[in-house]
Amino acid sequence: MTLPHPAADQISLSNVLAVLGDPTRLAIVRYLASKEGVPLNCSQFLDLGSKTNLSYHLAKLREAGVTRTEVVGTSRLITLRRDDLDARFPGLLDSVIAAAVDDTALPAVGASEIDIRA
Amino acid sequence: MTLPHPAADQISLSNVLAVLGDPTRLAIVRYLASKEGVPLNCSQFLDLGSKTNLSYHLAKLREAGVTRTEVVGTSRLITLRRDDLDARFPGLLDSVIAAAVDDTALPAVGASEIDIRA
DNA sequence: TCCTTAGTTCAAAATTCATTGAACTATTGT
DNA sequence: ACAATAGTTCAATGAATTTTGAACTAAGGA
Repeated sequence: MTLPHPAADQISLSNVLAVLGDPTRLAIVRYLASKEGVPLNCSQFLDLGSKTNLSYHLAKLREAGVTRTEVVGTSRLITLRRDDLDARFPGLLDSVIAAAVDDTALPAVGASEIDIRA
Repeated sequence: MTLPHPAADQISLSNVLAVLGDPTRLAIVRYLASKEGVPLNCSQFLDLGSKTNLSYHLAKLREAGVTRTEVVGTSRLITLRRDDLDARFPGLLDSVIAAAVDDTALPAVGASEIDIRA
């Protein structure tokens, strides 16, 4: 079972920008970038919204071609679609991620973690 | 008389992306970039929409910090706010413009021009 | 002064978007 | 087979966005 993804040449610039223009989705992308190489499942983003709401935002990211979602058993492994984005819009993803990294206004994943050393 | 612009450090990444995520506004930015250095007034964008509609989109761009609008007599001279954007989000504007340049799906300014040599 | 040009503001309508809870599917473990 | 887990789908709601036309302001030229 595989989920629908746009072909690389169907990825639209304005759609990508629009999708990244939402703080929750930008925070998702930032977190994906911070763990690049490690596929993440939906529940790792629960700090950013309800399960239902994340399902919505993750679908938007996938449909815009920003992420790839692989179905593995009962979970979905989500990765940045860096190869295709870099080929199509060189430098865009990197500059967005670099800017997002030091954006304190963005919601953060793991914000509710407790420092065990406290 | 001057119009309200956000301070450079108030320019928000997700807001800039959201604003650029609209095809009309992206086309405006692409055209501004193609004439960079030359300040344009609103009427030069009339190919992209009605006067009222352009006023709306140009205000969005200005309020997001993407453009600067200078009031000169009865017209507004619009320029890309490249200095501040580059300082705040290095590489972002360039990669967006580069991608927009060869985006055939975007509406074009000057699309209705007649080739006099025909 | 009067007319024109450039652009804004306003209110209304149409659309799209984000968020929620309840119900659902599908897979895994016991 | 049963229960639990992971995530989706649906319908509803509210909020934000886009678009339009009519009325407006302000500056410039005749």
